[in-house]
Amino acid sequence: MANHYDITEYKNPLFTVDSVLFTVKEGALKVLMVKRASEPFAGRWGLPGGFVNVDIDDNVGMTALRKLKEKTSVAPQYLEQLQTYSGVNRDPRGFSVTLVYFALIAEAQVSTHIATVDDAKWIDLNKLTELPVAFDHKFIIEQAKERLKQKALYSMIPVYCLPEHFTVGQFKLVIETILGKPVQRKSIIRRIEAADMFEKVDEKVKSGGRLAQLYKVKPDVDIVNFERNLSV
Amino acid sequence: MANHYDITEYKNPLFTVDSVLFTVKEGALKVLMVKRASEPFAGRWGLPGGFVNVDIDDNVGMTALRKLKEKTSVAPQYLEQLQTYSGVNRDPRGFSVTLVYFALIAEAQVSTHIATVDDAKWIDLNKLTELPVAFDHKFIIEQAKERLKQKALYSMIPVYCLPEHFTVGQFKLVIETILGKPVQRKSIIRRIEAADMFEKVDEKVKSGGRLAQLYKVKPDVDIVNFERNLSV
DNA sequence: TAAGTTAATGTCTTAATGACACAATAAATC
DNA sequence: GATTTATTGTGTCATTAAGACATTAACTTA
Repeated sequence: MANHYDITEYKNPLFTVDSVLFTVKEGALKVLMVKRASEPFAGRWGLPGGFVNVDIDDNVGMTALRKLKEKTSVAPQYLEQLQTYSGVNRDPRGFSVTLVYFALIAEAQVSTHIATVDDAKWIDLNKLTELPVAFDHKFIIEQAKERLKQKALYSMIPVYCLPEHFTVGQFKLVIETILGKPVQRKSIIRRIEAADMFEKVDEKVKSGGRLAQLYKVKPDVDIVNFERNLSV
Repeated sequence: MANHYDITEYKNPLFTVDSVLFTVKEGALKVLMVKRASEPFAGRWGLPGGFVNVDIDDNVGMTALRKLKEKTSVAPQYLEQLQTYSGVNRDPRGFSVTLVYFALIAEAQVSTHIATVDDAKWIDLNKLTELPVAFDHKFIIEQAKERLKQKALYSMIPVYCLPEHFTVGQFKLVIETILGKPVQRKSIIRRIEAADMFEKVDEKVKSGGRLAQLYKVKPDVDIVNFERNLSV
């Protein structure tokens, strides 16, 4: 009766944690992919992730961060759970479950480190079809992209793809890259005002025309969500 | 090298699937709770759920459905993933991960069956504080409730708490119960029109005054999301 | 028949975004 | 140095969907 809840009576499914880390680079939406060194799918490209180490990870969010840091050397600026994917056929080792995180980072923060390793690469989302991808990761990335597009319509999270100081023009470009459609500059400006989560930096920057005002995120503010989507 | 990916080299965390099943009953938002027969937390109330059975579950969604059916005898009308909760301290057996689903059902569909079993009960969300609850399930239910409230602002999912045929007045009441605030009948009607996912039933029903038009969900339509939240 | 109740409609107001003209400011060109 | 061009930022009207609330409709009960 004491071991009525003995866990060994259950075949526990294989549990992993993966992350879809997006950035905007060279005017395109990119996702971080890792060349798999071991089976299954050795040699193919997959999402950064792996098994939980119950001795050092306090929770599965730490697993995601730890695995991302191995590849990028820094923590992403934004991290949230996307979804869990499971099934008996998605991994040749048997029934598997993967919890997928969804993350954003400014390209400038990681470019140097990524460039030094050859098993991690930014993949243009439009060129994903050409890449040999492991598991169901191509499908997962598509779903993550949809989530990102949806969130970009009502939330300020795209700012996490920008450097510390940024202009309205850069913000606009990031949003347009994510959505794949042009948006009104005026709409961005209005939301920057309304969100009250940014402050002007006492500095302007060249941009080919009139000098552009720099902004930065106020310390310790939460991301603001709006009641209404951009309709584009 | 063949067993380089032998899964036994990892201490796999304990993985379970739980569900927060909501309904609206007697003008209040209720959640289905189950009295735990076994340790840990035997005797306390917890969310319906359990371990994956890799032999009969094709994926973890099936696990959630299977466990819910054990308690309600039917499948919920709406089911989506809420989030995964994990940590080394949330279960005395060790590092644990639970994937929590979020589900809705019409009370009429399950009332008779629930009444016959004594280990499952609808708990009024306002009386949750008084109940001895297992694990971090109280916290999880609060998060699920927030998700439901948020979705009720821009989506038609509250309809899944209604019987097959329903009136605008019933729909309004369900939404108001979820949100805890009054909404404009006119707004509901406008959205019912705009969503184009309902059709009028050729029948009206008494309601104390003028007869109320009955509606039902059109076959094979998806839930409609609106671009804008109700602001209430 | 009148009063009360709930349903449905009509319509004015409000709020946030779209669209776009226009002004400001800097670089490049003549 | 004036002119053109590019980009930033502002002003303003149009559009859209929701809020507020009065009005009408249809049924019940006293």
